[in-house]
Amino acid sequence: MQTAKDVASKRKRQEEETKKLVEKNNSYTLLPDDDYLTEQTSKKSKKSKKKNLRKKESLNGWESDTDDKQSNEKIKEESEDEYLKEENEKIQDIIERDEYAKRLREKDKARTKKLIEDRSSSETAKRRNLADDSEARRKLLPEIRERSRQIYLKDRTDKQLQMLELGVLDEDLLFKDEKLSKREKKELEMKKETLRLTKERLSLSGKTDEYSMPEDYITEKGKIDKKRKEEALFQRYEEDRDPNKFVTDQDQWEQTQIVKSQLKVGAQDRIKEEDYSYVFEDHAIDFLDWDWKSNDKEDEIMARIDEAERKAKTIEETRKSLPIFAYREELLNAINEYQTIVIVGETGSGKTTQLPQYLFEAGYTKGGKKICCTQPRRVAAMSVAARVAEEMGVKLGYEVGYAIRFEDCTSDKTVIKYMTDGTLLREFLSTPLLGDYTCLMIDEAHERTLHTDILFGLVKDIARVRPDLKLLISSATLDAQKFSEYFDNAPIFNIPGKPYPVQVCYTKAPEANYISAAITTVMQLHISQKNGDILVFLTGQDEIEAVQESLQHTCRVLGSKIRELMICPIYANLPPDMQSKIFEPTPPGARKVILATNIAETSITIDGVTFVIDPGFVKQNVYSPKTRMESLLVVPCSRASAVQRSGRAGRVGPGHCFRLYTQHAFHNELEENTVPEIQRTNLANVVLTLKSIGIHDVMRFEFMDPPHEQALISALNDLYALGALNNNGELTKLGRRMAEFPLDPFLSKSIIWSEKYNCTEEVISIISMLTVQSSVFYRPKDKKFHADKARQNFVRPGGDHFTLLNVWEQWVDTNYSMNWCYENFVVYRSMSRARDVRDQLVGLCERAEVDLNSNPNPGDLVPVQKSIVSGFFMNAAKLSRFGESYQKAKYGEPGRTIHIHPSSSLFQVNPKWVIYYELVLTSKEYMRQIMEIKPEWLIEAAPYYYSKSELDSLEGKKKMPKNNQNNQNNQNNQNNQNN
DNA sequence: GAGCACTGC
Repeated sequence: MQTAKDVASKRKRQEEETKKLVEKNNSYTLLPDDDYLTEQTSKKSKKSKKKNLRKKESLNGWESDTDDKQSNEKIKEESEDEYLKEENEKIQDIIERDEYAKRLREKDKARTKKLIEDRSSSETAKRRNLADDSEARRKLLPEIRERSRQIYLKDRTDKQLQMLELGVLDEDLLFKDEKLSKREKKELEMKKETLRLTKERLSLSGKTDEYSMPEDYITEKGKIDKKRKEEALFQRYEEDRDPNKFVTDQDQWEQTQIVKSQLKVGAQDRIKEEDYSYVFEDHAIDFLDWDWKSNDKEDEIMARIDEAERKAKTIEETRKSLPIFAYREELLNAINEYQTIVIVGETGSGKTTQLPQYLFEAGYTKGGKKICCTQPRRVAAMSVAARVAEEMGVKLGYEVGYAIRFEDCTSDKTVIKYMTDGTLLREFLSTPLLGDYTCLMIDEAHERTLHTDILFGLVKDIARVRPDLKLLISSATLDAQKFSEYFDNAPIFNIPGKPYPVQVCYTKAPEANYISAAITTVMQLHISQKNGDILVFLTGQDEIEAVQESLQHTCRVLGSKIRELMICPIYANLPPDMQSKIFEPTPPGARKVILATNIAETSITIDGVTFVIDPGFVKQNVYSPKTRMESLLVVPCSRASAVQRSGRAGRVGPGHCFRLYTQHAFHNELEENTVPEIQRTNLANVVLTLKSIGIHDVMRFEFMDPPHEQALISALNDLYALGALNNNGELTKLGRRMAEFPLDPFLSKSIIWSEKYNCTEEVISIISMLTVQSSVFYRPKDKKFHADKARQNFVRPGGDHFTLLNVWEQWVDTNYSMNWCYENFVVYRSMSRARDVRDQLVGLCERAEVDLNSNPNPGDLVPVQKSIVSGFFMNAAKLSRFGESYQKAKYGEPGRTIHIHPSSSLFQVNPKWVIYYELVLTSKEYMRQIMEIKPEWLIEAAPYYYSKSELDSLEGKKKMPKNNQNNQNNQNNQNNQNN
């Protein structure tokens, strides 16, 4: 593999050579820099080379067979001309590409680091801008007027109401003894009535029938509003028992059932509590080494006291009390001696917060250099940075900062920088050697996220050219040896943590139904154990809702005979206020049961959990490069994952974990580790990123666990078909521009081509909405009808893309209103996210030199449709003869039967030709986000991919010649040169 | 007439 530096210098040399070549204009030698250009990246490029050779061979053969030398010469000349033309175009593209790269570098240089100065609140900044910008002032004026008018009106209402109230009081007081005339009496009554009605109306507002999500503590920019968050966290959740509330039949029926179940007739009342504790005895699940009667939990209380004491310590004392502190000198010595070390430490050992500080104290940031620490999650990067800033006594964003997508909270003073792994990956694009950093710490390496895995390869590579760079790979125990081997036997450093012991219990026999087994175990625990919350791992929203219902039902049946059970569901799509319920303290005497997805395995930690119930399953997304289809399947989780889950029971004291499978199954049926993400995802974007960083031979990139060859080849094929790579597997100018966007290559190509059709504004709106597509429409169980109706109102002809565009445009027209979202069953959080994505894309368009144009004739859908087709032409499908299902045109497995997802606006509309955004396997093979197209557009977008005869034969017009079937492999990649 | 685990750029 070549280093970025090599590539850069080679590129420069090559640039000069190509210029010379163009001047010569008719040489057969491609480019003199042989090892750069002949480096073959894909089988595809090999094939195309071979194809050229074969052409020549056959020409020669023909020559010897016939005497018609003249025509032979002519053909030869023609083919040579064509060959020359192709080569020239390729050279031209390479020149353009390099010029573009140069411009980008200049842009990067010009982009000065943010200065700390302008960190004042946005309000003051706005005001300051207003002071010296009359244009902005004029623009903002109507908004300000509108707001002040609203404030005025509200004030007036309040005042009038007050007056009215005082008036009524006065009259009551002053004239209570006097006899009033009939008219006077009536007047007073009317006043009283008005007052009552007004008050009632005011108290009603905010309790309307439409659903409303309580305040999100994450502000529009993704920042956490501390005050609002505290409110959300510490507010006790109360169910709204307003009798006026919208109630479904189901709710009413349930209410009556509850009342009925509480009715006690005759002697029933005499049943004593103990009798109930045996209810589950018959169906109790047997666990090894566990007796349901044992329930002493005194040490847990001691542990809580410990915890409280720890919290009371000062920052300095806390830092010194962390397990890592004892190893400070040893660690620094090791880092000094070795370039790479692997650090193993349990959570709570303090490695994430302390190590960067130690490095800082040891002087690794002298000369304006930085220390970088990556995290797999945004929240982690933000909160750890805040913690470290506090410990160092500096303001967040100054010496200690963080960088995540949409938010760069660093400055030129920053020396310790926390960031998400994806952000560091993007930094490789502009500075391939990461010259600003002296130390890189890759934290939570054991999670093996897609980005972490790519970082491993890149970081290992640049460490060879930068002996001064220190690498710290930090992980939980499991994989340490593997990491060490990968990094050329780097030393392993162990930091013991102090987790509490967790007793693990297996079932004696396999459980047929893990859902009911989980429910039974929860109730058993609730009845037999004194204290401690319960955490249950389930696979998805459906299961969580089912278990929740069942538990509620059981509790109702048992009524007051058992203690209160507080049931808290948690999954990523749950509205934020419902999520915060899990952090509320458990009321005395009650017990909390948390029903969680995998989110509780890594992303969220809940204190107070002493019992974990693990059925041993996960829902996992798997991508098949062969069929180009994703499927979301429930599979057994890995041993590593099971260990991680059980660890969640020992955070505040000794705990217990109940695995709903046998010990034998644990050792023999579960995989050791979860398959790393890189082996089960579409790699098109990964390959594009690597290519643009300068990693030419992706097939030989040092992945820790290499993805399947087929997956890489498919990705290369897709990029080639899109025109991002040329015959030699090199990045084209189009490819280089595409890499600027943090999007799937299909999407970035659509953006770049939309410039040609003058509709970039519309296309980036659609694409921003597509990135949040799955969660735009809110559909609560009990208001399906209303939600579907609201959704139906957004439907526009042309397909789902235009429906999404319509939602976006209407939302913009309401000035990004939150209320509008609530009224229309649209998820505000998703819309804000789409807005963030869109803002970022607008910025990147400028960088990638894409002009932002708006469709001059909004009624004309064709330009937008053609832009989308330019990126998604591979995802075309044609209505089958019987008009029920569709057939794939070409991509993946041509002719395969697929269906329109029932949530699509084109469901049962069945246009003849469609393209889809994604293909997912659930109960059937469904296309999601579908747009109507004309087959001619496919040829227009990719003439080298589709032939007229091919499409005709799909239409049933002509029979397809047999030898055309595989012409995907001999396509002529003309479109590269057009961009 | 069907369902979307979790991240991240």
